[in-house]
Amino acid sequence: MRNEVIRNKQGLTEKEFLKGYDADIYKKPSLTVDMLIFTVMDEEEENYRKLPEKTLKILLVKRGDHPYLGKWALPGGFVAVEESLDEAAFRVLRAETNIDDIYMEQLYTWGDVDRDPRTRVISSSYMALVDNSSLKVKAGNDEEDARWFEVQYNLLEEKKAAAERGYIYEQLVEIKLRNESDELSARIKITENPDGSVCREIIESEGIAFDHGKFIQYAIDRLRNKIEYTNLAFNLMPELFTLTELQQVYEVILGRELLAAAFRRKIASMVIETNQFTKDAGHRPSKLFKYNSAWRRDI
Amino acid sequence: MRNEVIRNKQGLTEKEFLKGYDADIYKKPSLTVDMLIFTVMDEEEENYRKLPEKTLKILLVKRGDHPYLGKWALPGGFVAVEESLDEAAFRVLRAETNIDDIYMEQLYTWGDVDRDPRTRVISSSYMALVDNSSLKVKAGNDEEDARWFEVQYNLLEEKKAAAERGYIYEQLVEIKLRNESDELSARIKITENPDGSVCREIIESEGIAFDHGKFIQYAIDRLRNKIEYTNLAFNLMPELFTLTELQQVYEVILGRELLAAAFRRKIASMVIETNQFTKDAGHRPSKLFKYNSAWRRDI
DNA sequence: TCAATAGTGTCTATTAGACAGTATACC
DNA sequence: GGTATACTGTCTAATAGACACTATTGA
Repeated sequence: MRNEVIRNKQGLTEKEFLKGYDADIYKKPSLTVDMLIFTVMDEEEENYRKLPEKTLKILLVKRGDHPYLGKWALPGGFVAVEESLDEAAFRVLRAETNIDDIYMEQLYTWGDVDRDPRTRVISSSYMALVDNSSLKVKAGNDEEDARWFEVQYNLLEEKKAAAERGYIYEQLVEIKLRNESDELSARIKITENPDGSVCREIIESEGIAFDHGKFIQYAIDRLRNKIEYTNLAFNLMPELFTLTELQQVYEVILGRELLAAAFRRKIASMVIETNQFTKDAGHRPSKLFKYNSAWRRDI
Repeated sequence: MRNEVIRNKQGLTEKEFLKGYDADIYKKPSLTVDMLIFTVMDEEEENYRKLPEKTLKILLVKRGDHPYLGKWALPGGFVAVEESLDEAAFRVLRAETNIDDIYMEQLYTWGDVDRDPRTRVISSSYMALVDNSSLKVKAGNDEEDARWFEVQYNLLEEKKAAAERGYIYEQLVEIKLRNESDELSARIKITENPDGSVCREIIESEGIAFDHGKFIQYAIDRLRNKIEYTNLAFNLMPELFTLTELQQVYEVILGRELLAAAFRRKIASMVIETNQFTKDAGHRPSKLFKYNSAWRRDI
């Protein structure tokens, strides 16, 4: 519908205008994507009767160059001019994992002026959820050291303070990331203003590069929120699973215990029972379920 | 905690590395912010007894140059290197409105390669909510023609189709934007994949510049979602309001009628009654309420 | 046998939806 | 008085939380 013969104030047609357009007269920020790749893994359990505990893991990459040399960062990369933002995210994801059909979602775009000491860099964060059983992280690709870290989310402090037109709510959250060899942490202050808008600020960061601690806190917030009303959790599950395993995944993301009876009622319509069972469990076997792909939240 | 004496593989310290860093060796996309400024206004009502209807409005700007010359676009601007993303959004917002303390929230960053015919432009969209009574849109600033458009959101079609691993849900949504003089529209196809990820695609766009139709559809989605569990609606209300007015705001955003009794129960804890009443209404006066600034959703 | 998990039944409290019914100014 | 809105009471259905109780395996 755009009419090519319309002329602007300089008397140019659109064709002429576009030909003369110079995108580089102003200095531009650089743009990156950073991936938050989550999975859930079983921890070793020595007692043959007990079920293994599940933990939430995130994939981090050890920085091999300045800045933050030796610190751990989210896998990421610069966005090229010939690829879309989503394509850039997929490219980064493929560089780290061997799977193609991975759940991916854009989270937030971080634009503080000083967030990267090299130059002005704005970063769009994406979250990916992968099923650990079908996953193989590409080890040592382009000399990178990629490792899974156990994620812990601790609410350290909650504050409510009177302000001009209402109350300001502040949370101090600690993110702990653990490995066999490393323990990283970040403290993030989350401020909720009277109008409902939210700000995040890094108070302290140990071993985590850039402002990536904020990214992780934000992602967990989103995970916790979306798991309640979407099928998101099933992206972390294998083809067949027990309801207890599914409940454990919910619990490890939400950071609290759930009651089995209520949980089973709630997710009943999202799963289909098979006639297979777990074996050699040291206790009563458990029925295996699969995702009910026809499920959809009612609106 | 970053140690300046660590050297990278080229033997450079961080200082030396940063000195030699050239951010411009690769071509970069440009970055803009686009603002979705919403308000709710009363429509004229000739019957003295009847309450005026409320409508959701969005502020658009008539493009004065190529591309999309003469079409209507969201107010926006390029992000400069010395300002943060939020600062850029505030700058754009201040250019259009006279208010300082406006609710603003980042929505989504749009990164399709061909979304701007000038050059590669990635756009972060922000939503702002303003109370119509305290608002004055800056008219004719830098020769811009800024106007309010009534927003309508119509679900035209819903489809569920079997796919490889589950079902694909498709929605066809029509956005209609109306003015005394103009009527614009866009059709957006929203695809929800089996894993829960969502894609948006513009099918048709009449009078709306760029891919801004998608931005508007996304923003309304977010509005509808967040109004259910946050205090967001009160950013659209004046200091004092009746519960019927508040309900009308909820209805115009949600696009459906609500039952008064249930609505009042639901928002009871979010408001404080005053001892003032409406007057000259042609019917029973209504008690005026104000926002309960101590309200917070329980977690 | 028993440790540990699997799975169900049911009571209670809370909340959303529906709708009838009463109240009240202003023309 | 009549119109249009303001506001409340209550029945019902659906849902979440709590918890007790039964079931079942492998060592």
